[in-house]
Amino acid sequence: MAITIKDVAKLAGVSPSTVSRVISKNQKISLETTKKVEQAMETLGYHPNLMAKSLVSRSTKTIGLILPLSAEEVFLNPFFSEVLRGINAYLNYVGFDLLMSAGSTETEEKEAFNRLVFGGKVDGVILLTSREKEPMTPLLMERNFPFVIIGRPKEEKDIFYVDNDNVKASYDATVHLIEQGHKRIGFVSGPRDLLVSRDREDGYKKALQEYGIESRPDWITEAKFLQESGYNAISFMLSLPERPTAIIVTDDIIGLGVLKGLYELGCKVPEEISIVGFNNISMSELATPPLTTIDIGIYQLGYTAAQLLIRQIKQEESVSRSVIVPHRLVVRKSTTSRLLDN
Amino acid sequence: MAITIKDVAKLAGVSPSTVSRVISKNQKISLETTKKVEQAMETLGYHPNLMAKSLVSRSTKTIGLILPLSAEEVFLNPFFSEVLRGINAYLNYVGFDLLMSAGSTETEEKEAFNRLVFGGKVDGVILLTSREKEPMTPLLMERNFPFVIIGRPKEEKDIFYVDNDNVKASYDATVHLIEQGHKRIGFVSGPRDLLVSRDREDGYKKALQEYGIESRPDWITEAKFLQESGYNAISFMLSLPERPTAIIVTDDIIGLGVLKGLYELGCKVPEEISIVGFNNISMSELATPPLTTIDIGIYQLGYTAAQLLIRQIKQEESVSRSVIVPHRLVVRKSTTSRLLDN
DNA sequence: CTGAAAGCGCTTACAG
DNA sequence: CTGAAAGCGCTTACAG
Repeated sequence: MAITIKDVAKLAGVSPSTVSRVISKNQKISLETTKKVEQAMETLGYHPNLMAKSLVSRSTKTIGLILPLSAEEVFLNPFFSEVLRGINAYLNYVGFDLLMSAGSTETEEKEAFNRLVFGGKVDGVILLTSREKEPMTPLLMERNFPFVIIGRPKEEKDIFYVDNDNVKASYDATVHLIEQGHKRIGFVSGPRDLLVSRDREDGYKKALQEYGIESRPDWITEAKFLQESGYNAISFMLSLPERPTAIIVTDDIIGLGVLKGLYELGCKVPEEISIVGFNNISMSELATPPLTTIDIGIYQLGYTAAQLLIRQIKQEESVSRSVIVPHRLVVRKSTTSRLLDN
Repeated sequence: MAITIKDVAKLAGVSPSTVSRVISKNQKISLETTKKVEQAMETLGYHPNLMAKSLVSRSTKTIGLILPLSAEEVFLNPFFSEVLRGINAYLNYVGFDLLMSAGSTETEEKEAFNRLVFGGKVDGVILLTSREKEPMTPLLMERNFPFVIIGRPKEEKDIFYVDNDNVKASYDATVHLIEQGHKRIGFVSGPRDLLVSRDREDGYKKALQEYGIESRPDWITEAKFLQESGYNAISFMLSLPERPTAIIVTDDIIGLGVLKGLYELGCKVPEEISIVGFNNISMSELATPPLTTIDIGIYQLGYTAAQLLIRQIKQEESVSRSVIVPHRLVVRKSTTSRLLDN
């Protein structure tokens, strides 16, 4: 039997209500009794039962992270640990815990979601998905349950989210290649059902169009967020009768697979093909050659998401419901000018 | 106000106890009433309040992951996502959730620990540390609280843990280099307060001794689990009047930093210096040159730890309290024979 | 400033 | 097979 608030009350010679008030510090209690109670807690080694507290206060001081169904892929991508690092940093700061939940089937996913949200295990959730059809969003909105999306909601109506300007980011990447003299630019997309993939493809096409460069459907291909997908994608591209001279890859992890494929196929980077990726994961700098990439501020994405969520839970005024984290192009050796060699 | 078991009971025309029994499925209830109750739950959209359930049943169906204080380093190392992937896979299978908790100061760490363990937020914890002085172990043992260590406990007395045979693993790595003709072998250790670092250093020394090779203290240096630490370590080694011809690095992430340092300092790998790392993270294969390393089965480490913990919580008989995950040497281009070139 | 009482939403002996 | 009642360990109006 654990030590309860009653035991403390008895030892301190006060009522349980008083002990509760001392712990919560939100009501005036005389210094004298406060001391007595604290003394009693100390000698008994009292720790409040958080389940009981949650039951009555309807708050758990923990938030949930809902991973996409393809959790295996998620864990394999350094993007994940980096968002997690950001989320954790802020939660740590406000004293909240993080509950993770990843189902590997639709049923498991749903059950996990029910446990967290309907079962009341968390006060709010962060969604790490921005799929076209997101089944959770309507459920959360209907219940008025606090949540924030990392990525962009399909309909922006009143939803909290943190994202990059992916259209602009991809536009910038493309322009970088165009300015180096490339006219045949390919594109390796992430899964097409993700909004982020769409946005990046849009940015790419927009740049091509603005600069009057032909957009060729056979130079666009789709890949999963896995190295081997990149490997496959590049094998395909190289088999084309007319090859691009530069390729945009919407995730560094795929980009690394592309680099590996090019190396094995004896195709020199950047001499024969230039590559620019997305995310600026730490491996990108170490690759051979180091990968030019768009840094999207992953840590910031996570940190800000946690911040927005906590504000929502605490019902604090948020200046705005969405934050766009700035991106920047990091130029490395995988891209080089076709005009002048530097 | 959420829908409770009472609402369901009323609609189904039974008592709350009966509803509870239908949900928990552990007592005989007539098919007829079961149907009625399920019907009622369905139409009301009932979801059990897990906090209330936890309070009375004293079980949360969630387990905690306690990260070391240097959480920032942890998140930056792919080792982390990989254990997490393993842990998650098993928890998912048994329907448990994972609560993460990382403090950045001693106080925060302690508070987080108290919340999870003493506050009753979890049914058991996985410790991701095997420090020399581990303050949590005695607290957990005293309370008889289920836990498992990833790594090795200082005193093995009745403690559940999952580890590698790190002495043997490091011995194997060293012998690999010796067999290739190296006689001057350096060692970059991880933080010395970690038992894993000690074990690996022991294995290294043991191999040198058995093969009658001189062990030189100035060829042994300590590094944090960060790339830049590896970079610094190698700068130091190269400044020595007599350099080693091969180096064992006890973590690939440090190894990658070493590789980077060697490249910048114009020192060829493996021609001038051979390198062997530990962990076989996915970057290692992609490095230039690809890194020879000891694969320690990280995913397995996590999966098994979760398994051992759940068994302990469910009070199932465990065949044994500890599991040693097998390792294997993965030979790549960063090590090469001094005798015959392959 | 403090206490007695009711209640949060469940489970589980105890009867029947 | 089912129900009434007590209780899990807290919080919080309501009085005083």
